[in-house]
Amino acid sequence: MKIGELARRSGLTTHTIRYYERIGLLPYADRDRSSRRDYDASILLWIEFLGRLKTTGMPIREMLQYAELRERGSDTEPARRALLERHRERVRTRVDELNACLLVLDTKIGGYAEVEQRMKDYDAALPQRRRKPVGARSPRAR
Amino acid sequence: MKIGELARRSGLTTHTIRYYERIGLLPYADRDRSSRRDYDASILLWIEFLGRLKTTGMPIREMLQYAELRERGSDTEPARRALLERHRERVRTRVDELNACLLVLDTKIGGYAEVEQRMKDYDAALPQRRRKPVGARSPRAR
DNA sequence: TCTTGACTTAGAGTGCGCTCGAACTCGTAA
DNA sequence: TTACGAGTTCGAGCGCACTCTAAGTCAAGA
Repeated sequence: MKIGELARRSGLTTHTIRYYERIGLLPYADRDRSSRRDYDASILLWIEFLGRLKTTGMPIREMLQYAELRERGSDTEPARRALLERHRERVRTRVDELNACLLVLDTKIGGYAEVEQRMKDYDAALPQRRRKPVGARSPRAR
Repeated sequence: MKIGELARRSGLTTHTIRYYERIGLLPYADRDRSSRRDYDASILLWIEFLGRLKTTGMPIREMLQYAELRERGSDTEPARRALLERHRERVRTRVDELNACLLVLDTKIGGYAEVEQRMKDYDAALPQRRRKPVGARSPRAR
């Protein structure tokens, strides 16, 4: 598989693939006789996993640590496990944080909704007045 | 309240507070007669809310939109509500994404745990051998 | 009066993660 | 044979969100 196809299949750009190779996130790819990168399909699994780490906010420098442990063989599995466990803990914390913020957001949005509701009630309670055009408001001091 | 105290109480640095004012995220602060910023405690609530937006990954340019709507008065409340609702949706999506990644992470970690368990079982099944020091492994082809 | 330290401004610098450009090389199809 | 498109390397540039520096001002305490 050439870099273009890998790009299509992985969702990365060719620029990013070369960049990842340069910094060591992707292993140095074999080249064909005209020195073009030629990939094995298995690289897709690795890229996909990197994508998950990225999605969960792992900085590249840490993905790099993981990649290096991987390159060093199965002796490093406990270290890799530890790294992923630390990361998982951070992600869990992050999820909790986001959920807490969602509650605040709900409250805030609820507040705006109430105001809008009171305005609608007010308009409805004055059926003899001409209904205001949507969006129009009385002038109001700042 | 001077900028130093606000920094202490808000968790931002004075640098960041000035930066936020410069870009319009914080309102232009009143200055005392020697042109030092003098804050009202109410600014803390705003900073706290900005913090939530930031925590949930809202880019500054969007916080800026919200801040500008706010400055323009209560006519903009429906727009602010809409902005927050869009954001809430994105945050929910993000939480789902993170939870999905957590599952994958669990699987991966589970895989490493299994390998470690098999190694422990292997050691335990050979009671006549001297127990290996923790961390030691047989040499293994790469 | 002198010193200290918290403040002021404008603007430069930083770290991250890409993203792009320039100049070049190949292999293939018209 | 020539033109095209996909690839190559190296290095510069970018957007974001700060973060820091330099040079100066000012008020209060020793």
